[in-house]
Amino acid sequence: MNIGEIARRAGVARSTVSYALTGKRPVSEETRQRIQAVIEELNYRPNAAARALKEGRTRTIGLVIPPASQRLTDMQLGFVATVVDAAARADLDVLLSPSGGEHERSFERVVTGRRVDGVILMEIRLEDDRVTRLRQSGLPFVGIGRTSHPEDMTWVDVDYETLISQCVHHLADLGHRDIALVNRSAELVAAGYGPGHRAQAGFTRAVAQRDLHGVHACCADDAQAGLSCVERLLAEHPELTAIATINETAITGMYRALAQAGLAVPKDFSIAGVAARHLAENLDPPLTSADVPTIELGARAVELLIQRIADPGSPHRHLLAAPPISLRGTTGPARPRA
Amino acid sequence: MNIGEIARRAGVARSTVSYALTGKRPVSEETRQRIQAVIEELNYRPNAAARALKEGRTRTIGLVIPPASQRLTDMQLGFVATVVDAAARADLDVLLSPSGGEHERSFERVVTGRRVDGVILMEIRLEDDRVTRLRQSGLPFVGIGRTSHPEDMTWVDVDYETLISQCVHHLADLGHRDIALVNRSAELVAAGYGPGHRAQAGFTRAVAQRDLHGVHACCADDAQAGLSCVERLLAEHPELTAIATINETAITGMYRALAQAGLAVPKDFSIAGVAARHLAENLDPPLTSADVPTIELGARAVELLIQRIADPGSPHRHLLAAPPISLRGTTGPARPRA
DNA sequence: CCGGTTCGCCGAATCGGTTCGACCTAGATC
DNA sequence: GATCTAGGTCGAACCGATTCGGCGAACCGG
Repeated sequence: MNIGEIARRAGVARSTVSYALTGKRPVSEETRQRIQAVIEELNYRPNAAARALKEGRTRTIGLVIPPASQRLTDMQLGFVATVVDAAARADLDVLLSPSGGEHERSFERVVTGRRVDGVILMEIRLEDDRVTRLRQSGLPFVGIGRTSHPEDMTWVDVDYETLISQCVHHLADLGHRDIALVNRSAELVAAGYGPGHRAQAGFTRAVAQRDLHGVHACCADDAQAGLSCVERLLAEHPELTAIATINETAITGMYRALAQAGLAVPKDFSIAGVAARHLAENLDPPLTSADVPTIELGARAVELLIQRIADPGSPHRHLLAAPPISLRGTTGPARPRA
Repeated sequence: MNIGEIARRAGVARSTVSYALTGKRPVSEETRQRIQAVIEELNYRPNAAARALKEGRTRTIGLVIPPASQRLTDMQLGFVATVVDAAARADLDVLLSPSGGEHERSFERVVTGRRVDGVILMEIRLEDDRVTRLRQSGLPFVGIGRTSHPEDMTWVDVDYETLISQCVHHLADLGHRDIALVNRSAELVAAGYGPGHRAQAGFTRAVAQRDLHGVHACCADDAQAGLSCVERLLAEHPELTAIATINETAITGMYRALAQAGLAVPKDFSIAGVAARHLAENLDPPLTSADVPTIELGARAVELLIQRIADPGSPHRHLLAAPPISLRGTTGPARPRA
């Protein structure tokens, strides 16, 4: 069921079948139809490996995701879904590679075995050796996230620094003066996880600008951790009246801790954050948050990667998203705690 | 940077390099080291396409997921994560293909372009033409889920029928006599979505066995739908005191509807369901549910697929998981509603 | 000293496409 | 009527690996 078989049955040369399929040279209407008929009869489809070998490209992109062991956040899932979707729309397949931990081989295979034409890299650290490896391999890539030297790579990212800063300003406008930032896990931040550091920077900046009192806390990515984190914060800092957070996954736990402490949201305590819209809207009460446009960012990442593959020498482009804060049900005027 | 270049620099034939790498024929220790040195110096990795072409296999498996447009449930995500993980562990890459909707081409490419050695298919309908296509293509595949004729395919699945039946029996044991089943969306059920139908069958059976009064309701996969669905159920069936459900995504909305109706869980109203453990544990109160062992099922699916690829003629195997119900905080003795 | 193994390696064929040069024919141009 | 052009097709080379048959050298027993 290869191109030779088609050619034989249609009574033409293999090259003619190829041209009939690709249209790179004219083929008479009559011949084309004869070939087409045979192809449909045998349900023939060109062998992807053979084509990739000769053409030097695979029509496949790699998507490097965090390892499965650590649960993906709603936002990360949104990225994966839209990347797959956008790629399918462009007739590209997506090869998944869990990087980090024990799966080095997977990343290595994808990067170095010419299995893909380009890579989209998620969960980038400020210093990220995967970026280094990709760079020296010459494979086109786009980051969802960026390193500390973002100039010489192409990326899309969420402007956590600005967004957390805006959250703090919003809370300050409501009269809050003692605000905590609930960050992602301590390990992630220690490992140089970009959003964690940038959120902290934005928090520090805004707190200084408004002359507030800020508390920084790390929190693992699950509801249980959110609960105990906020319990601890409330105990150690009785003056707190508001939280800003980028930790989506822990939010339900944070809600629970506040409820258990007898604090009503937003009457007694306010929360503002950065989250996927879907998540924010489905919380109870719905979260006042900057809604990360995952769909747009994911699609844009694919688009940029396609451009990069087509013209690897083109200048690097960047997209920093800073969506406005959607006021929902979790922020209100400050009220001193009992 | 191909095998010829390595051969040249090492002063041997290309075939020798190949044998040194694969070990399929003996190569002297000295020659092997010389070759190895060149390989490491140039950071050479064999071209995946060329190898796939010659070997006739790609060392890649396809994972067919529901289209991104419909959000994946926690359980589905669990499957994706563990499949990717298990595949990576077996040195297999995973090609993602969103099927359904507008992405027919993606599925077609994966199935028919010999891009993968086998396929794992998720979200299977009772009658599923993707199964038909896979079957006639001769490509090995494993279902996570099964059709209405499950004998002649290999699959792993969750025994929704038994599990929902057990939920009902558990609720009946607690004295509940008026129970609703909250199913997945009406469209999904109408389209012949297996879990929906099997859950309904189990529900009907248990209700009959215990001589109960059962109400069946479909509900879209989001919190908002869960809220309005339960609101409606409470209004139309004031006698209800318990819900059994397989709709993970709608559960938070269901909680909210009960709370708004002034019904405390589990004091005034009980809920039992089938869900990913992670989700059940993180609800407030934690859900009494049969915890679907996604990790085991996903890993097993990969394992079965690998066997099937190795020996396509081997008999079909099946794994039907019926985990026990974990009693958490959402079921208690029946108490007639006001 | 000779026939038979074994070891280590080479050369060539092969997988299934794409692509380039060449050829033939028919119609247009002058 | 000779020359040119364009359309339509063919044959062969090529992409980068794997794999099979075979060949020379070393080694063995008789």
